[in-house]
Amino acid sequence: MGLTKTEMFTDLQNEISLFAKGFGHPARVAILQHLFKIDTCVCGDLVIEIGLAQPTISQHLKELKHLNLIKGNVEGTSVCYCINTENWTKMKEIMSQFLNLDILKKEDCC
Amino acid sequence: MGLTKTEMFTDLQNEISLFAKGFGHPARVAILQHLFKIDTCVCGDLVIEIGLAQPTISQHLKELKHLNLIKGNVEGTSVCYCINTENWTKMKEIMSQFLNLDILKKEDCC
DNA sequence: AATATTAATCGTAATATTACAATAAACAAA
DNA sequence: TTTGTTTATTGTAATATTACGATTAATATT
Repeated sequence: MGLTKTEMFTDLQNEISLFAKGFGHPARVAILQHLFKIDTCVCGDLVIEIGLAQPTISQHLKELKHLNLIKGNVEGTSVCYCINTENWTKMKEIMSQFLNLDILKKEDCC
Repeated sequence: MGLTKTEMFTDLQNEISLFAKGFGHPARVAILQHLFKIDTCVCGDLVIEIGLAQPTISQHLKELKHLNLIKGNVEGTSVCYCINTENWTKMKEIMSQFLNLDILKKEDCC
């Protein structure tokens, strides 16, 4: 146990939950907000900005990269991260469709 | 460790991540989708619909109730659950604002 | 080459999540 | 009152997540 039974759910349900899990930590929310705010690419100053240890930030960045929400570009000894706009849009469409399930409903039934 | 350092983040960042965590499991996504689909209130047949054990579903429902995304009405021996539309709307606004951070950006910077 | 800088990886401890069997609680029906 | 039905709670095992020190890898600088 402790293991999510993904095989019981549709691809869409699993996809939604994976994206949501990506946003399921305030540090990752903060990282993404900062990458949006800083218009040019931002590098390892995320560690200073967020305030968690460097390996921790690196781990969070890895998760966001794995979800294809950010890209990393090596520049000398530092790495420059930024939002993957294209994939962000795709993610947003999937999440929006789920979040907008309420637009058909008029009022609560109980 | 293993403990999220919520005090390092803003209320909004924590709120976004808590809602996201709520959607961070396919069973909870499936439950919410089903509650939207079944226009009238739905009761314990969620157990049959989803396919997980009754205590597991009860646990997921508890989390969604705690996030104020669903309501539960006792009807005799069974309990009738449904979406809390008002709070869903509030949640959607918070999440949408975050997801729409890309609308200002034109292209990737790296 | 030796040293410094930056980020990733490894290892590991602490905590959280997921799942379910067993049980309890609350009510309906007989 | 006894029995059945439905849902919540408790307890617990398995797995996942979070955080960070220590180390490694890769490149820059001297």
